[in-house]
Amino acid sequence: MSDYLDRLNPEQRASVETIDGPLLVLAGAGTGKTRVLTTRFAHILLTGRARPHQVLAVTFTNKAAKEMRERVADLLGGPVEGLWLGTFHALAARMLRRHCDLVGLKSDFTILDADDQVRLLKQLMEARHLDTKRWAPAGLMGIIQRWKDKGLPPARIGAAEDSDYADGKALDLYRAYQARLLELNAADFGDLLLFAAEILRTHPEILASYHRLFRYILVDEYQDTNLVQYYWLRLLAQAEKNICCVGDDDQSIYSWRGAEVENILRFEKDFPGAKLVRLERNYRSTAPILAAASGLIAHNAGRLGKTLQSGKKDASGEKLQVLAVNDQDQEAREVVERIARYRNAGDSYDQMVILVRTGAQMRAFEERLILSGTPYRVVGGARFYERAEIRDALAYLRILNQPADDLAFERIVNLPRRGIGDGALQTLRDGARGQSIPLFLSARRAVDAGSLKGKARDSLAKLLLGFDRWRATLARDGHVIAAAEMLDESGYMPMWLEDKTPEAAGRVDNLKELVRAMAEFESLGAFLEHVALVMERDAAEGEARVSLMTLHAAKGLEFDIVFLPGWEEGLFPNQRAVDENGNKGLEEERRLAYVGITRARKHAMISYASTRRIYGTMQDSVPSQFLDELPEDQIERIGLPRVQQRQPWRDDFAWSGSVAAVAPRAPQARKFKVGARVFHQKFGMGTVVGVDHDKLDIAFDHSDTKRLMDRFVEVA
DNA sequence: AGGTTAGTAATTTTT
DNA sequence: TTACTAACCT
Repeated sequence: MSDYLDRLNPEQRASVETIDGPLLVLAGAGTGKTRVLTTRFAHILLTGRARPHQVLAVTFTNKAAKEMRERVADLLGGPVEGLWLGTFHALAARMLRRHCDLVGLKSDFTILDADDQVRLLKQLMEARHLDTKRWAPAGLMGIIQRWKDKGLPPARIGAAEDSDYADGKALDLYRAYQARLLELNAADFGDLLLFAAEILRTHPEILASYHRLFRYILVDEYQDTNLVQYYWLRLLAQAEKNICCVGDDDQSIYSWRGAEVENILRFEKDFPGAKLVRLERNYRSTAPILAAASGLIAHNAGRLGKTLQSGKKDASGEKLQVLAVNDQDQEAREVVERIARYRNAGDSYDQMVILVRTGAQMRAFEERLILSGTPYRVVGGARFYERAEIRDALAYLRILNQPADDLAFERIVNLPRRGIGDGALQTLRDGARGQSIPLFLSARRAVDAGSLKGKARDSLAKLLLGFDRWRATLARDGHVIAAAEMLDESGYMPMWLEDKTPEAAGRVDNLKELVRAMAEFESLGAFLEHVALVMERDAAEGEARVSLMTLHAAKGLEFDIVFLPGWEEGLFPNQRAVDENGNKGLEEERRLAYVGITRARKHAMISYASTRRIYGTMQDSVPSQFLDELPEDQIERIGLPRVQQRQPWRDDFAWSGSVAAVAPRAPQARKFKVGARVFHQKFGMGTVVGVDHDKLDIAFDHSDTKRLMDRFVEVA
């Protein structure tokens, strides 16, 4: 009965058996965090302390939720129904659908994705005649998201939180954006949490009903929670206080998405009497890898403090290699050569990964991998449901589900080309705004009233008739048949079938896959909900491949062999992260480095180049300060060009000795003042006429005044 | 209405 | 370097 407890080490066991009251489990990388969470869940059920639906279990990713669900099922001997187990967003959406009338939404509200959000906001900005080149809609969207991350609806934003972005119109646009979402019966990701928390905050009787329901709360990756998620949890936990949060402050790498490490650092204050357990026995990596990672992360201040110990019987292993190369092409060549060597020695490609700081680094590796015929996969990047053809097809489906979905309507009304251009669309928009009706209805009236003519009228009439027909098919034959019929008759699928470009065939396959996937859902609404919240792509199994991904995407994964290229000042730690957030930014970069190293089970190789091509121009680079922070006795420096030639075109920098042995520090913090003379690669000499954080307004001698990032110019 | 070209800027992205 | 967008021709 309790043999599942015997498989745990003492700390893990304490984490599982400390059931009542608040508990924080600080789980270092590779210390069995998921095992603790799932065992604790099962333990609560098996000891009869709660029924399955009385436990709230929250994760960040669908993948983590899925894994927890499966492992709990394993422990219990079969799948369990009625669990409140899912991502923050999925669980908040589930709550919100129950109480949506309280915030002015209907229960079939649409969940917008990032692309829809920005398009909508851009429309609102254009309606206010804001220059969307100067004020990027995506930038303003970021500000709105941060507000939502903090649990602030427009009404609760005071002067302290307000932004001067977009000529001080940010708050006004936030208000307009929220109003427009309600008109569209839509919510964005941030709203799910924001509204869920607001409802709990302002309706004590609803909050009390959840207090009666949830006896235990489990939270994964607590270091990544933002403020609104924290409020939501705290409200739900304030009655029973049986909340268990698992996390690792050293792996907090999403502050730029609104995550607040402070949430985990503050846990014991928030929940008086909280117990704390540290999981420090690592079962993943060799001793040198652990020692190197620990040595690096020790340079961060303000940690809860944790030292990874090896929990493996034989943790001996080789030192981390630190490779110096001349440029990114050589770096890619060296890495891919080593991949081949490991493979020849019997390692599987599946167990090798290249972890980069930025997407731009991937190209060099991809080229080299292709050239050498090494199978690889890029993890992350464009997901299935983010592909253009899938989003187009989904727009059709959304209109079928909810004709008032104006964003979807705009996306596909002229796709494939139907001769409905900007002029015709503007007529429809004017009609919709004038009569306060959705675009779809406005289109119908425009056709009937003859306010459009010619080709636009004819093809729009045909499209509207089509939707009537497809809706009838939906009612009669179900969503799968209706979808197939719609994609075909609307001309969307034929458009790709006739397309002769190389990627068209893949798009057709994706569309077929989409229709196939719909069969697993009861209704069109259920399918669309899944797509909005559970944007997971089925991991294509099959041939073993090397993985290529960003460091962020690697969190939670592990590999035998890990390559960590691009450890250069400016790139990693990333200049922008440091510019924007100072020492906090630098510490987050260091945590990212820590995450990278701790992904490795057996081998890790870090590399850096003395020259790198950035935006087409060659730039000298300096080894990352993180290299100096690695314990020297745990690393082996290889491949160094003993004497680095002094670059003749850079007089201001003299190499002292070998690149690898002496790591020069990064220069000066960038400080520009109004009036400073600066040089830009492309625009030449200019004078600074305005400073806004890291952005400078520069009057160029031979061009206009432009707004540029300060790191693209240098002091003249 | 739609394809072409020139200008411009440039992290990370769990949901 | 590339990717994206807005202005520009047909």
